Parts: sequence; structure tokens; C-alpha cells
Amino acid sequence: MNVKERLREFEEVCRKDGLKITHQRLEVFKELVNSLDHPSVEKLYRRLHDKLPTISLDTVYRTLTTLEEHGLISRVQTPESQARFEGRTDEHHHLICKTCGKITDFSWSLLDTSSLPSEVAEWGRIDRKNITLHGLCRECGE
Amino acid sequence: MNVKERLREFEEVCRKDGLKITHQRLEVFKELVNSLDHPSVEKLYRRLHDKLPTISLDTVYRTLTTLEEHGLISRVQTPESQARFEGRTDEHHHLICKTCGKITDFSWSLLDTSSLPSEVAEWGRIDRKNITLHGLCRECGE
DNA sequence: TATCCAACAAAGAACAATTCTTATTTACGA
DNA sequence: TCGTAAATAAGAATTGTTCTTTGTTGGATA
Repeated sequence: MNVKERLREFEEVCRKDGLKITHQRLEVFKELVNSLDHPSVEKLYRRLHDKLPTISLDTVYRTLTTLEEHGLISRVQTPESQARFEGRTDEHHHLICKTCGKITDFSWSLLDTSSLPSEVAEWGRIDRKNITLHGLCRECGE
Repeated sequence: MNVKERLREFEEVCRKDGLKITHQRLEVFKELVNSLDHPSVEKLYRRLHDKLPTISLDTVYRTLTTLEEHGLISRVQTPESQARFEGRTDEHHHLICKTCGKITDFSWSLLDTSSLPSEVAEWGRIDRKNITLHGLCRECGE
């Protein structure tokens, strides 16, 4: 899905779920969709300052939470204390470098297509099947 | 590995890494190894109070961090703001219920044994291959 | 078993990330 | 265009965690 399609999706979800399409919401969404580095809230806030000098950090937090709740963006699980987000919502996985902290997307079709262990099926219903692998990236050595 | 073996491992690592085997350290380790519910620091602190009425919360935090750094315990990745720990360090995965927050261990041999996508091999070296699946457990309803 | 130093308790301050409060503004359906 | 509920900005408050300091304890080594 390209950016234009994502924006149409954004408007559609907002209309359907009764969310007002405010300037701030739209810009936060666009900025995140165009960010490929899984930014933290603080980082996104700094980037947005150019276009929206009066936007508050709280609004960025609130907006990201709202967009996540409505399935328009995703929260990435990291060992850091800061939350990190991404514009993608399709099935994919993450590599996190323990040294530089950089997050890289990857696909693993074998995993996406194979069924979960019966143990899991008995446990309940799974919503998300995101995998995070931790290690050391090439740039950070060995 | 049973509890007795874990205690031997604890002593060995402490000796090797120059960590003193203090009463507090030993009790924190034992309490966590015997806890199967991936407790938070606060929860572990409360449990330890019975045996060690004077232990401080700060010591529990410090000790858990130390034990994790030396590979004796693990930190569990959750969407909550509180850190949660577990005594196990062998390869296994987690199910987290979005309603009750309960964390359940599970195994997935397919994942443990199948080789990673080439994309990942090019990225760098993988240390941990832990999966966290989010969903709704049976007790919390359909 | 004497000695030394890492580890500890206590109590508070500091800290970082996030959320709440309040007053004001804005989107959007009537 | 108007009224209203939703969303916002600004800053205060909260939460979880770490740090600082001071005085104490108790493991480990010799």
C-alpha cells in the first residue's frame, strides 16, 4: 500500500470510527508513515515541529495511542524504555541491534504461513504474531 | 534444569564473575526461580518481605539487573510499563493476554530448529530468538 | 579469625517516560 | 453559521526506576 492509499485508509477509519480529522492527527500519521526508522515519540515530535511549531508532546503521545487503537499504525516492542512506532500494519518482523538500537524490518514467510503449536491454540486467540530477533548488526561489528 | 542445579549454576557464576554470594542475592534468585508467573519487581519485593523483612526495593532492582547481566535470569518483554522477570534462561517463548496481562510460556520447535531467512543472516548475528504473541486467553473470553 | 571491601539499608533526590488537568480551540453535523 | 463534543496546548502530576549519601554488615581471602 502506498502513501496515497494509506491516507485514504486514514480518512475512512476516522469517518467510520468517529474520529475528527484534525490537522495534528493527519500530520502525525503522515510523518510516521513516511518514517522508516521506527521513531520514538520524542523523535517524531521533533520532526513534526517544523510543520507544526505549536504541537505538544502530549498530542503526539495521545495521537499515536489513538491511531494504534484504531489499527492505523503499530507499536514496536523494544527493550528500551521509550516506546517506538511504525506506520506499517502488515505482517512483518523486526531485528534489533543491541548496540546501536536500530530496528530493521524483515519477512519470514515460513513463519507467517505455518500454524502455531497446539499449545498456543489451547491457550486462546492470537491477535498479533510479531517476532523480534535481538542481535548485533553488521555495522556494529562481528 | 532443576532448582538444585540452578543454585549450583548461581554459585558458579558468582565465583567466576567475582560476585559475592550475599543473603539478599541468593534469596532474590531463589524466589524468582521458584516463581512461575514472571513477577514484576514490586511483586517480588513483596514476596521477599516474609523472609527478609529489611530488604529494600532498590536492592531488588539492583540485584535483578545484576543477575540479568550475568545471564542467570531473563527480563520479559511486555507492553506494560513495569519490568517483569523470569528465572528461566533456556529457549522458550511467551503468550501475553491483553486483558488479564498474564504471561504464559510455550515452546515452538519449528521456530527453534528452522534456519533464519537469508535476509537476517546478512543483517548480522542473532543472539536471542524470543517470540511474544499477544492475544486473549481462554479465561478472559472468546 | 582478622581484615577489607563489595554490597547493603534507608531515605531522599533525581530522573525519564508517560499521563493527567484545565482552559481554550476546533471540526463537523445540525 | 452555529453549537457542541472532541481535541488541543501547556504545564503539573504520576509512575517506575536509578542515583546519592551515609553508615553498617557480612563474604571472601590470606
